[in-house]
Amino acid sequence: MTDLLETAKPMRADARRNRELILAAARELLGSEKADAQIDEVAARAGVGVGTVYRHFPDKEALLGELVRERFIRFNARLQEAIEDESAAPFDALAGALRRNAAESASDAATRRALMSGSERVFAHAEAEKEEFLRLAEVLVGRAHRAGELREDFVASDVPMVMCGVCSTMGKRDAGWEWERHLELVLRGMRPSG
Amino acid sequence: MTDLLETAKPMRADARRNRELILAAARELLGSEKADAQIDEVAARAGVGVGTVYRHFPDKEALLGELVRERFIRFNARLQEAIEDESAAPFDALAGALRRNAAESASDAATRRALMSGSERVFAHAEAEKEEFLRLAEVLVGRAHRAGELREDFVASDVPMVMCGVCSTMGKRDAGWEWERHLELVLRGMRPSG
DNA sequence: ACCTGAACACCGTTCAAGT
DNA sequence: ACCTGAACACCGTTCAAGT
Repeated sequence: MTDLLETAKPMRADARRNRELILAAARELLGSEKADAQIDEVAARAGVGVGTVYRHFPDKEALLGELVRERFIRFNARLQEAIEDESAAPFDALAGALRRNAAESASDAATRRALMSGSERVFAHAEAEKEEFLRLAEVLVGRAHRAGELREDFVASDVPMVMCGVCSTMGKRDAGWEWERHLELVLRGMRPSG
Repeated sequence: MTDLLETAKPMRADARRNRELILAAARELLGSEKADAQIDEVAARAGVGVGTVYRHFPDKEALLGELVRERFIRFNARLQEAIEDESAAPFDALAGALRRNAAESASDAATRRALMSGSERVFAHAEAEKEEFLRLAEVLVGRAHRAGELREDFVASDVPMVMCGVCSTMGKRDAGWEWERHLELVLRGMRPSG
């Protein structure tokens, strides 16, 4: 587990620690039950004053945006690994990365909610990482196409689209919604129609 | 377009009219741009006082819940039509209903947001309609299974699951997300793997 | 340089007065 | 019976004072 954040100017040690505590508190609180936790609660759980939360994140959406950004950094790492894995067939490399990314999303309800909020303001924080995601997806999709292993009309931007679809159905096991099956069904649909 | 609401006790004409005005205002405001419109704005657009909104809907989630409930009533009508259509092959009947329901959802951003909110409180308002949806889906899924036209592991509760997935990706054409293609891909994935 | 938390502003909700 | 909108409560955000 390496550092996710490369900040331009190094923060004072206590500030850096507070920042991490705030993000951890947000992930825990927003993840379990309390989808609508207040900033005051996040601050309390992190053991800092509200003002400190606002010093690190200009508003609530910036805080959620950082969760999304860090998630994309991890998504991209999985895609990069798939690109570097020479042993797998192109489609399997792509499918494997999607399975791993889905599994990670499944265990991070807070970020999923932030992703699903659909707020442009939240996503704006992760713009660069989103673009990088598309670049990486392009490589994997291109390879699968050249190998004839992917539906012809499937494009790189369909990768985040179908992943968004699968993530939107996570956390509803009590309704019989099994995202693993959902994902497999989508992967099956991605194969060539021949 | 018949009446969607069968209220037990008929309302006074002005109250009934206000109720419809409020729902229409909510659909318009919450649909376009303003996902976070206040109740005051909804009331203003409907031409009533805030108190009137709260007289008809105990809280904001009840208002959103009613949008969801009405949407499910329409969903169910499409499924019922598919059940009664003897001319189509079982899978095509199911697929046709899903295409029509998706198209209707696509043009109702307000309800989609309410559906996606994932709030249990919002969904509680449409419990009966959700159960009816599952009963109808069961019929169509059962027929398609018996005709050998559906993936063996596909179950009735997968219908709302995949529809939720497709709906979660609507309204993002600027990112290249085409829900029609998403739906076709999912429908393709639903076919038997043989 | 960063932290704190009381104070402020905004929006969901209530309720006393009106028709 | 139903409607109105000022008043209240809650939570996101600010900022003066502290370390």
